[in-house]
Amino acid sequence: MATRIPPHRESPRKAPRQQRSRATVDAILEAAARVLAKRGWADFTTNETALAAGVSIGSLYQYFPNKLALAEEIRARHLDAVLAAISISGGSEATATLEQRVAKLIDGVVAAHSVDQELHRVLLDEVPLAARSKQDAFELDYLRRYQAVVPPLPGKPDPTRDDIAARVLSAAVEGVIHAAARHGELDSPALRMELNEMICAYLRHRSGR
Amino acid sequence: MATRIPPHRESPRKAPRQQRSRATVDAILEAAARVLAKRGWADFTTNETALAAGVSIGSLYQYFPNKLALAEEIRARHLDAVLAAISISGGSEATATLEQRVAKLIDGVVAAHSVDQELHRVLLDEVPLAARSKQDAFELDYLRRYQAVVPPLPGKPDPTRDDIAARVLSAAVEGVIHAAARHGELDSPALRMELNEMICAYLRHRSGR
DNA sequence: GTAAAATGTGAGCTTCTATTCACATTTTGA
DNA sequence: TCAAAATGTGAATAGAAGCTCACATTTTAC
Repeated sequence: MATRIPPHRESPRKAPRQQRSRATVDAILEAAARVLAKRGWADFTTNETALAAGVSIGSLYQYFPNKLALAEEIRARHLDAVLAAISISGGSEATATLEQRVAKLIDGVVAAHSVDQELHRVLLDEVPLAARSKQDAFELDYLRRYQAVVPPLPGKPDPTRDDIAARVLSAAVEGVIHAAARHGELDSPALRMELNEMICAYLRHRSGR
Repeated sequence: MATRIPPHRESPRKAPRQQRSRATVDAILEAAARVLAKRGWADFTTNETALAAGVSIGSLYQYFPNKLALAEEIRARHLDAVLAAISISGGSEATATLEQRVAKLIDGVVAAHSVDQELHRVLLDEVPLAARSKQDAFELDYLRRYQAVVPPLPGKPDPTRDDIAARVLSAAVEGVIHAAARHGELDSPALRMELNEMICAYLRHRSGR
């Protein structure tokens, strides 16, 4: 016999305890990511997600209090994947030339945007973000990648200006990569090379020619 | 007595002929822009728009076949405003230094993004675009602004590379400005200066130091 | 073996919203 | 003056989608 007292209703939904339910949650998240990428946030429905996951709508709401929470979990997972993709291109770069280090950075960012491109676009452009904290932590982590290639200005140390430079660089690269992704030109070597030149020219200029 | 045959139903809705109806259409568009900026595309409703405009929902559908058409008309008007904002900073720049010309360009782009910032964000990030043509025409026009500051490469003329450079530049500037807008730092002089340096370093490098 | 907990189900309730339509009011033109 | 065209109205319709809940099935723990 089943429980008499309603087991649900808690707002932070129950965490899966058995293997079976963990698989259910995974199936839901994977299906949700597919549906979200395919339909976009506006046409992303929990019913279609449950159907695609092969579970009932009730099961979905057992683990996710609402549609947005589902999308946010997807975003959290995706941001981890993005950081991982970027981090692969990090490593022992002390000896390489500036061009090579920048090329690695660009490769990393391109790779990060190649992980489920359409999902990436929808998550960034369409899904509203309720919880700032996770996003902020990500951006901080992300920024470090750029700070690593920005040399400190010669003369008096000025961490504030160095920080601004890293943010300008980050935003500029993001802008170029996003535009390229929109036009399906993420793989264009010419574009990548031009971006590389811009960055190197900037960084060289910064370190006093 | 009123018309017996239903006067509506045409998909490209009737154009307003009298002064009265032109005022109605304007009121609808202005209210729609306010509501869209306030609520975002997902919560943008025709009923709230009609209410805010002080007209009945029926009047709204007299001039706009559906919600998207309304948003697209708003976008079209907004893009015109953006181009106008950028164009103001154009003019006789043949004599000015590179820094000054770039500063003008940046001022223009910042001004363009200051025209109803939130509406701008929603239109670009959230509202789906059905009609490419208008958007494409805008982007072409927009790109010209950048081509004007990109000097041709020394040596053999290479319009393709010059074009790529303009697009990289455009996307980079857009990226920086958008990021700044998101963080409420559109007016930061330090950021503007850093962006200016990046662009100038790039352009100088391109024209052979 | 068995009771309790965990998990799964899906019909249907509720809310919301785009859009229509039959009709009323105002303006135009002759 | 007055009929036709233009314009304005808002209750009503239709359909979609988020989410609940009463209950069924499976697993766990003893």
